[in-house]
Amino acid sequence: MKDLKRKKLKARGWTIGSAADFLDLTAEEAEYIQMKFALARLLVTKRHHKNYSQTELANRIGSSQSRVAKLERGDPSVSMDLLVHSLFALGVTRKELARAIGARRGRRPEVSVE
Amino acid sequence: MKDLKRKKLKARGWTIGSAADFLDLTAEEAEYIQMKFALARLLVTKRHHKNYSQTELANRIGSSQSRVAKLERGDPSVSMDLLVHSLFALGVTRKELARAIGARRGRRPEVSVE
DNA sequence: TCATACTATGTCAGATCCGACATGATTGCA
DNA sequence: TGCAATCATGTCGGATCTGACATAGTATGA
Repeated sequence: MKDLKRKKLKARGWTIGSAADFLDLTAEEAEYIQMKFALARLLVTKRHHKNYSQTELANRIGSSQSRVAKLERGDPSVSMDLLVHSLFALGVTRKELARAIGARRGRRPEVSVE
Repeated sequence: MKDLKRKKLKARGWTIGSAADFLDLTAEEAEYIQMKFALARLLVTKRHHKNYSQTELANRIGSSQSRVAKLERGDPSVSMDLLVHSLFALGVTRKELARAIGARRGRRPEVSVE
Protein backbone atom coordinates (compact mmCIF):
# COMPACT_ATOMS: atom_id res chain seq x y z
CA MET A 1 0.00 0.00 0.00
CA LYS A 2 2.91 2.27 -0.60
CA ASP A 3 2.59 3.33 -4.17
CA LEU A 4 -0.44 5.39 -5.11
CA LYS A 5 0.51 5.65 -8.75
CA ARG A 6 0.35 1.94 -9.32
CA LYS A 7 -3.13 1.84 -7.87
CA LYS A 8 -4.34 4.74 -9.94
CA LEU A 9 -3.24 3.06 -13.14
CA LYS A 10 -4.78 -0.22 -12.17
CA ALA A 11 -8.00 1.40 -11.07
CA ARG A 12 -8.55 3.10 -14.40
CA GLY A 13 -10.47 0.18 -15.76
CA TRP A 14 -11.88 -1.72 -12.86
CA THR A 15 -13.97 -4.75 -13.55
CA ILE A 16 -16.89 -4.71 -11.21
CA GLY A 17 -19.24 -7.52 -12.02
CA SER A 18 -20.52 -9.13 -8.89
CA ALA A 19 -20.69 -7.59 -5.45
CA ALA A 20 -17.65 -9.49 -4.30
CA ASP A 21 -15.26 -8.09 -6.83
CA PHE A 22 -13.45 -5.90 -4.38
CA LEU A 23 -11.41 -8.91 -3.44
CA ASP A 24 -8.17 -7.96 -5.09
CA LEU A 25 -8.38 -4.33 -4.13
CA THR A 26 -6.35 -2.86 -1.34
CA ALA A 27 -8.25 -1.50 1.62
CA GLU A 28 -7.49 1.98 0.38
CA GLU A 29 -8.89 1.35 -3.06
CA ALA A 30 -12.00 -0.23 -1.61
CA GLU A 31 -12.59 2.77 0.64
CA TYR A 32 -12.18 5.15 -2.24
CA ILE A 33 -14.55 3.26 -4.51
CA GLN A 34 -17.13 2.83 -1.80
CA MET A 35 -17.01 6.53 -1.15
CA LYS A 36 -17.38 7.27 -4.82
CA PHE A 37 -20.39 5.00 -5.07
CA ALA A 38 -21.93 6.57 -1.99
CA LEU A 39 -21.71 9.96 -3.68
CA ALA A 40 -23.06 8.54 -6.91
CA ARG A 41 -26.08 7.05 -5.14
CA LEU A 42 -26.74 10.33 -3.41
CA LEU A 43 -26.69 12.09 -6.75
CA VAL A 44 -29.25 9.70 -8.21
CA THR A 45 -31.47 10.05 -5.19
CA LYS A 46 -31.36 13.82 -5.30
CA ARG A 47 -32.05 13.94 -8.98
CA HIS A 48 -35.04 11.67 -8.63
CA HIS A 49 -36.39 13.74 -5.78
CA LYS A 50 -36.33 16.73 -8.06
CA ASN A 51 -37.77 14.77 -10.96
CA TYR A 52 -34.99 15.69 -13.32
CA SER A 53 -33.87 13.59 -16.22
CA GLN A 54 -30.14 13.13 -16.68
CA THR A 55 -30.36 15.60 -19.53
CA GLU A 56 -32.02 18.23 -17.37
CA LEU A 57 -29.47 17.81 -14.64
CA ALA A 58 -26.69 17.99 -17.20
CA ASN A 59 -27.97 21.36 -18.42
CA ARG A 60 -28.18 22.70 -14.90
CA ILE A 61 -24.61 21.83 -14.07
CA GLY A 62 -23.27 22.70 -17.49
CA SER A 63 -22.46 19.19 -18.55
CA SER A 64 -23.83 16.49 -20.82
CA GLN A 65 -26.21 13.60 -20.35
CA SER A 66 -23.51 11.05 -20.97
CA ARG A 67 -21.31 12.49 -18.27
CA VAL A 68 -24.19 12.49 -15.81
CA ALA A 69 -24.80 8.82 -16.60
CA LYS A 70 -21.16 8.11 -15.83
CA LEU A 71 -21.32 10.15 -12.65
CA GLU A 72 -24.23 8.11 -11.41
CA ARG A 73 -22.49 4.86 -12.28
CA GLY A 74 -19.35 5.81 -10.44
CA ASP A 75 -17.49 5.39 -13.71
CA PRO A 76 -13.70 5.35 -13.34
CA SER A 77 -13.49 8.24 -15.76
CA VAL A 78 -15.20 10.70 -13.44
CA SER A 79 -13.56 12.36 -10.49
CA MET A 80 -14.85 13.00 -7.02
CA ASP A 81 -14.44 16.67 -7.71
CA LEU A 82 -17.10 16.51 -10.39
CA LEU A 83 -19.36 14.42 -8.20
CA VAL A 84 -19.04 16.83 -5.31
CA HIS A 85 -19.50 19.88 -7.51
CA SER A 86 -22.63 18.35 -9.00
CA LEU A 87 -24.04 17.48 -5.61
CA PHE A 88 -23.51 20.98 -4.29
CA ALA A 89 -25.09 22.33 -7.46
CA LEU A 90 -28.13 20.26 -6.56
CA GLY A 91 -28.28 21.95 -3.20
CA VAL A 92 -26.84 19.13 -1.12
CA THR A 93 -25.21 20.30 2.09
CA ARG A 94 -21.88 19.19 3.49
CA LYS A 95 -23.79 17.57 6.30
CA GLU A 96 -25.82 15.43 3.91
CA LEU A 97 -22.66 14.61 2.04
CA ALA A 98 -20.97 13.57 5.22
CA ARG A 99 -23.90 11.38 6.15
CA ALA A 100 -23.83 9.63 2.80
CA ILE A 101 -20.10 9.02 3.03
CA GLY A 102 -20.10 7.78 6.58
CA ALA A 103 -23.13 5.54 6.18
CA ARG A 104 -22.68 1.81 5.97
CA ARG A 105 -23.88 0.32 2.71
CA GLY A 106 -27.40 -1.06 2.92
CA ARG A 107 -28.76 1.69 5.11
CA ARG A 108 -30.38 4.31 2.92
CA PRO A 109 -28.48 7.66 3.02
CA GLU A 110 -31.48 9.35 4.63
CA VAL A 111 -31.69 12.38 2.46
CA SER A 112 -34.08 15.26 2.87
CA VAL A 113 -36.12 16.53 -0.05
CA GLU A 114 -35.01 20.15 0.32
CA MET B 1 -25.54 28.97 -10.25
CA LYS B 2 -26.25 27.31 -13.53
CA ASP B 3 -22.91 27.02 -15.21
CA LEU B 4 -20.32 24.89 -13.53
CA LYS B 5 -17.67 25.52 -16.10
CA ARG B 6 -17.56 29.22 -15.45
CA LYS B 7 -17.00 28.59 -11.78
CA LYS B 8 -14.30 26.08 -12.34
CA LEU B 9 -12.35 28.49 -14.46
CA LYS B 10 -12.76 31.28 -11.97
CA ALA B 11 -11.82 29.06 -9.08
CA ARG B 12 -8.51 28.06 -10.63
CA GLY B 13 -6.70 30.99 -9.08
CA TRP B 14 -8.65 32.04 -6.07
CA THR B 15 -7.25 34.87 -4.02
CA ILE B 16 -7.66 33.96 -0.41
CA GLY B 17 -6.08 36.58 1.74
CA SER B 18 -8.27 37.37 4.71
CA ALA B 19 -10.88 35.11 6.21
CA ALA B 20 -13.71 37.02 4.61
CA ASP B 21 -12.70 36.46 1.04
CA PHE B 22 -15.47 34.02 0.31
CA LEU B 23 -17.70 36.99 -0.30
CA ASP B 24 -17.89 36.84 -4.06
CA LEU B 25 -18.14 33.10 -4.22
CA THR B 26 -21.40 31.34 -4.90
CA ALA B 27 -22.77 29.13 -2.16
CA GLU B 28 -21.72 26.13 -4.17
CA GLU B 29 -18.15 27.31 -4.53
CA ALA B 30 -17.95 28.12 -0.85
CA GLU B 31 -19.19 24.65 0.09
CA TYR B 32 -16.66 23.04 -2.19
CA ILE B 33 -13.76 25.04 -0.85
CA GLN B 34 -14.77 24.55 2.74
CA MET B 35 -14.93 20.83 2.13
CA LYS B 36 -11.54 20.88 0.51
CA PHE B 37 -10.05 22.76 3.44
CA ALA B 38 -11.67 20.36 5.88
CA LEU B 39 -9.92 17.49 4.13
CA ALA B 40 -6.67 19.40 4.02
CA ARG B 41 -6.80 20.06 7.76
CA LEU B 42 -7.50 16.42 8.44
CA LEU B 43 -4.49 15.46 6.38
CA VAL B 44 -2.21 17.78 8.36
CA THR B 45 -3.58 16.48 11.63
CA LYS B 46 -3.11 12.87 10.66
CA ARG B 47 0.39 13.47 9.41
CA HIS B 48 1.37 15.19 12.63
CA HIS B 49 -0.09 12.39 14.69
CA LYS B 50 2.14 9.99 12.86
CA ASN B 51 5.13 12.30 13.10
CA TYR B 52 5.78 12.30 9.41
CA SER B 53 7.42 15.13 7.51
CA GLN B 54 5.83 16.15 4.25
CA THR B 55 8.66 14.34 2.50
CA GLU B 56 7.99 11.12 4.36
CA LEU B 57 4.31 11.27 3.59
CA ALA B 58 5.07 12.01 -0.03
CA ASN B 59 7.16 8.86 -0.30
CA ARG B 60 4.44 6.77 1.28
CA ILE B 61 1.80 7.90 -1.15
CA GLY B 62 4.11 8.01 -4.14
CA SER B 63 4.19 11.73 -4.53
CA SER B 64 6.50 14.65 -3.86
CA GLN B 65 6.97 17.02 -0.96
CA SER B 66 5.79 19.97 -2.97
CA ARG B 67 2.53 18.30 -3.84
CA VAL B 68 1.93 17.39 -0.20
CA ALA B 69 2.47 21.02 0.74
CA LYS B 70 -0.14 22.01 -1.80
CA LEU B 71 -2.51 19.33 -0.60
CA GLU B 72 -2.29 20.63 2.93
CA ARG B 73 -2.85 24.18 1.78
CA GLY B 74 -5.93 23.27 -0.20
CA ASP B 75 -4.20 24.65 -3.25
CA PRO B 76 -6.49 25.10 -6.28
CA SER B 77 -4.18 22.88 -8.29
CA VAL B 78 -4.96 19.75 -6.27
CA SER B 79 -8.09 17.68 -6.59
CA MET B 80 -10.27 16.13 -3.97
CA ASP B 81 -9.43 12.78 -5.44
CA LEU B 82 -5.81 13.19 -4.47
CA LEU B 83 -6.77 14.46 -1.02
CA VAL B 84 -9.07 11.52 -0.42
CA HIS B 85 -6.59 9.01 -1.77
CA SER B 86 -3.91 10.43 0.49
CA LEU B 87 -6.16 10.34 3.53
CA PHE B 88 -7.09 6.73 2.94
CA ALA B 89 -3.43 5.93 2.44
CA LEU B 90 -2.88 7.36 5.91
CA GLY B 91 -5.44 4.95 7.29
CA VAL B 92 -8.29 7.40 7.71
CA THR B 93 -11.72 5.77 7.64
CA ARG B 94 -14.77 6.97 5.78
CA LYS B 95 -16.34 7.68 9.10
CA GLU B 96 -13.53 10.02 10.11
CA LEU B 97 -13.69 11.62 6.70
CA ALA B 98 -17.40 12.15 7.05
CA ARG B 99 -16.94 13.69 10.46
CA ALA B 100 -14.36 16.13 9.15
CA ILE B 101 -16.55 17.13 6.23
CA GLY B 102 -19.71 17.56 8.23
CA ALA B 103 -18.09 19.44 11.09
CA ARG B 104 -18.61 23.15 11.39
CA ARG B 105 -15.41 25.16 11.20
CA GLY B 106 -13.95 25.99 14.58
CA ARG B 107 -14.76 22.67 16.14
CA ARG B 108 -11.76 20.43 15.86
CA PRO B 109 -12.40 17.41 13.58
CA GLU B 110 -12.02 15.04 16.54
CA VAL B 111 -9.66 12.56 15.01
CA SER B 112 -8.46 9.40 16.65
CA VAL B 113 -4.76 8.58 16.75
CA GLU B 114 -5.22 5.10 15.24
C1' DT C 1 27.33 32.51 11.21
C1' DC C 2 26.63 27.98 9.06
C1' DA C 3 24.30 23.74 8.44
C1' DT C 4 20.36 20.94 8.63
C1' DA C 5 15.53 19.96 8.51
C1' DC C 6 11.09 21.26 7.14
C1' DT C 7 7.69 23.68 4.47
C1' DA C 8 6.07 26.86 0.56
C1' DT C 9 5.81 28.30 -4.33
C1' DG C 10 6.50 28.25 -9.40
C1' DT C 11 7.02 25.67 -13.54
C1' DC C 12 6.56 22.03 -16.99
C1' DA C 13 5.79 17.67 -19.72
C1' DG C 14 2.99 13.97 -19.53
C1' DA C 15 -1.13 11.73 -17.56
C1' DT C 16 -5.90 12.15 -16.62
C1' DC C 17 -10.48 14.08 -16.92
C1' DC C 18 -13.96 16.99 -19.13
C1' DG C 19 -17.86 18.22 -22.33
C1' DA C 20 -19.61 16.90 -26.52
C1' DC C 21 -21.13 13.83 -29.84
C1' DA C 22 -22.62 9.41 -31.84
C1' DT C 23 -24.89 5.36 -31.06
C1' DG C 24 -27.33 1.49 -28.85
C1' DA C 25 -30.61 -0.40 -25.37
C1' DT C 26 -34.84 -0.18 -22.88
C1' DT C 27 -39.34 1.33 -21.69
C1' DG C 28 -43.88 3.03 -22.41
C1' DC C 29 -47.35 4.89 -25.07
C1' DA C 30 -50.11 5.66 -29.41
C1' DT D 1 -45.45 -1.59 -34.86
C1' DG D 2 -43.54 3.16 -34.71
C1' DC D 3 -42.03 6.81 -31.97
C1' DA D 4 -40.42 9.55 -28.20
C1' DA D 5 -38.06 9.68 -23.83
C1' DT D 6 -34.59 8.01 -20.92
C1' DC D 7 -30.28 6.01 -19.71
C1' DA D 8 -25.69 3.56 -21.01
C1' DT D 9 -21.26 3.26 -23.47
C1' DG D 10 -17.37 4.56 -26.51
C1' DT D 11 -14.52 8.03 -28.45
C1' DC D 12 -12.00 12.37 -29.05
C1' DG D 13 -9.78 17.13 -28.72
C1' DG D 14 -8.88 20.21 -25.41
C1' DA D 15 -8.67 21.49 -20.48
C1' DT D 16 -6.95 20.29 -16.01
C1' DC D 17 -4.12 17.84 -12.67
C1' DT D 18 0.08 15.24 -11.38
C1' DG D 19 4.85 14.11 -10.04
C1' DA D 20 9.15 16.01 -10.34
C1' DC D 21 12.32 19.51 -9.98
C1' DA D 22 14.25 24.00 -8.68
C1' DT D 23 14.32 27.32 -5.41
C1' DA D 24 13.10 30.20 -1.52
C1' DG D 25 11.63 30.90 3.26
C1' DT D 26 11.77 29.61 8.25
C1' DA D 27 13.27 27.56 12.40
C1' DT D 28 16.61 25.14 15.34
C1' DG D 29 20.93 24.00 17.00
C1' DA D 30 26.15 24.10 16.79
